Amino acid sequence: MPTWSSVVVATPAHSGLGPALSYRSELSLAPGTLVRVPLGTREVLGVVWNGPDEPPPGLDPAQAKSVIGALEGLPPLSATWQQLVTFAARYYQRSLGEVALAALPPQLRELDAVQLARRLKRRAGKAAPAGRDGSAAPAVPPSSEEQAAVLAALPTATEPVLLYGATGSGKTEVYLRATDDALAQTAPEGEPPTQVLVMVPEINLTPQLEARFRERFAPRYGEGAVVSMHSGMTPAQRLGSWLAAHSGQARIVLGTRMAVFASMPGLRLIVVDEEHDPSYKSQDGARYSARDLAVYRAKVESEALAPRGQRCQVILGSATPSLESWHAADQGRYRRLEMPARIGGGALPRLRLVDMNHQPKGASIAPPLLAAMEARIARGEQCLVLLNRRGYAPVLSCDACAWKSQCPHCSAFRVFHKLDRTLRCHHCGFSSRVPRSCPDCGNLDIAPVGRGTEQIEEQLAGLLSDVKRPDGQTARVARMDADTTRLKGSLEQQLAALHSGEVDVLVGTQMVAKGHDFRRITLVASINADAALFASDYRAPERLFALLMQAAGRAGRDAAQSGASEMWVQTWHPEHALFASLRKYDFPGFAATQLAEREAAGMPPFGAQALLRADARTQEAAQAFLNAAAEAAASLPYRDEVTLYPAVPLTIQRVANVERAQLLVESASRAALQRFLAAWQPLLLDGRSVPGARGLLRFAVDVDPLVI
DNA sequence: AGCACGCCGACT
DNA sequence: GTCGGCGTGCTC
Repeated sequence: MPTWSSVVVATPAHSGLGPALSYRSELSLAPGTLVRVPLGTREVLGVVWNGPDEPPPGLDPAQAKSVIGALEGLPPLSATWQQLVTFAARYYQRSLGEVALAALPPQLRELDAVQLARRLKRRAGKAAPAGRDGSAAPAVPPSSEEQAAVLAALPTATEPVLLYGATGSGKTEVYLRATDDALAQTAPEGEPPTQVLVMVPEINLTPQLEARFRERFAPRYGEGAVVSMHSGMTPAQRLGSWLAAHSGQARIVLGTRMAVFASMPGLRLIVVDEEHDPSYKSQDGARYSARDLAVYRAKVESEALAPRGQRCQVILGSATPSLESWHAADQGRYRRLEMPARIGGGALPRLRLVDMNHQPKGASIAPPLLAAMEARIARGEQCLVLLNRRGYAPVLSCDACAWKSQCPHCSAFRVFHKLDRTLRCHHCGFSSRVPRSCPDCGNLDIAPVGRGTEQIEEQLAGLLSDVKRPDGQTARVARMDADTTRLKGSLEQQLAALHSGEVDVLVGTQMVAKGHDFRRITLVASINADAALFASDYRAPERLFALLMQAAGRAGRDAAQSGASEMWVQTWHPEHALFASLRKYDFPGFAATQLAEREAAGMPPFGAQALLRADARTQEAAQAFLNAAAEAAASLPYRDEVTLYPAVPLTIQRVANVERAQLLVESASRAALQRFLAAWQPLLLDGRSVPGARGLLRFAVDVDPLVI
């Protein structure tokens, strides 16, 4: 009997369509079924939502089209997956279809029925796990007392767990054992096997994590039991991983933030490693926080599993948790479990603050720091130098006139890259050869201002050129940043060079501070930490503390050397309270001070925020749109529970010839903010026709923005 | 978002 | 005379 199905398709909220479209279908389709439907002149992928429904009242039945067909061989997406998508769409103010379809692998949209069938057949062929008798189980290292205590506490924690563990305390081993326990639970007959989702902030970190999980679990569950999911994979690989997770063949999914939406019908554990990392917040499309969605997902999965006495646990791990999570633990909403000690008893390096007010003018590396590095190299130890700026110099400037290396398309300077003699805009990518002389006045003396990693690498190579390592060779300096790791495999190569001891000093951006295990590094130096302290962003101290703490964790991982390891920080503000906490590696103390400040100012996590952002051809048009939207909101529900601030340009006001402005919305109540934003959304659509906004006008709502 | 339709400038 | 710029409007 013909019936109706409501189907969500990839239409954005501003398309003016409802949350789902109604199609006729021959058979009644279960919610979550993947279908192909006609849309305009196209044929698109959709997901059946809410099962068969009535023909929509406002729709002319003659207009209605029919579902083309279901994707054969794919079980429907689970009810909890649909709940997750529904929540994310509502919370982050996007359309259902946009979130739902973005959560599916792009190739699923393109494959026709025949190709899909072929793929599924191929999967089924290699489904059988390898050795599964357990005899090949790898040697599992004995757990430390702290690890054992945490593992014993996990089953008793019904709330989300905040695993607060020092760098090197062995959090990964806890994840592995928790995974082991979760997978050991047996799913009821006929149901998908139990699964675990592990998230990391960066693609770079997935290979080494995958290696550890594979080593531990492949012998028991088969090679196909561990899959990765991140944007660096080819479309075919992504589809493969998604299908493996969806079918239950993959027992463990490792991935970046996008993996939070993976279809995992047997999900029993979610791990969010380095949960404080800003990469978990998506910056385009639906601006979701994968960490927050992970917590939500664990909750709905647990509710669904409760009738049979099972649940899905979530573990957020970090050495420097986000203040949001820390506060939740303070309040008892999360369970805090601690592992303060480093494995093997190694101590964190001693902090050496260098007061730059008392150093020779213009020295980018203070003499005492240089001397310390020389001594380390002479002993055969390695140093790590952190500077959060790629390129040779952030600006090129004319000595004679006012010319600077301004980007013609952005309100930012182009960065001088000496190696390829280019000026490159780090915002829009615009690049050109460095001019021989000033383009404005012809003066030949155009000079770099400020320092980037290229320059520090060059300077250090010069300064250390007569320093000998114990084997008599000259000290070698290398650089690692987004420029040197662009090519596939180059990151691995550089890490290998470091491990083999080829390199004595590694200069790099924050990417080197994250996760990688550098055994022989005994000195870490941050040479321009103040850049973060000066930022107007209220989260800057939190991020700097996390970065320095993480960097400190790179030093002295070998207990034998850790006693002597040091972390140097060059600053013009040695009296800053952050350094007092850092000296003792006192994260709880630092967090308490920060939270007190946030509470006094009504900032997150004590108040809720959202941004309305607008892009337009002119700054006036962008701001006019925002301010008009604010006025139009006057009589909306919950208007008196939110504060709307005037529209302001973004810090980098123009990028690629698009002017950007934003308007901050604040409320003491998250719920009130949510309801206000929901009511505001339709007005924003109407408001795009403000006078003067000829051409391009885009807007986006960012709920819980990281940067304001 | 796609994609079509539709109306004005530089090319075979 | 056409190719193609992107403005406007529609998608069950």
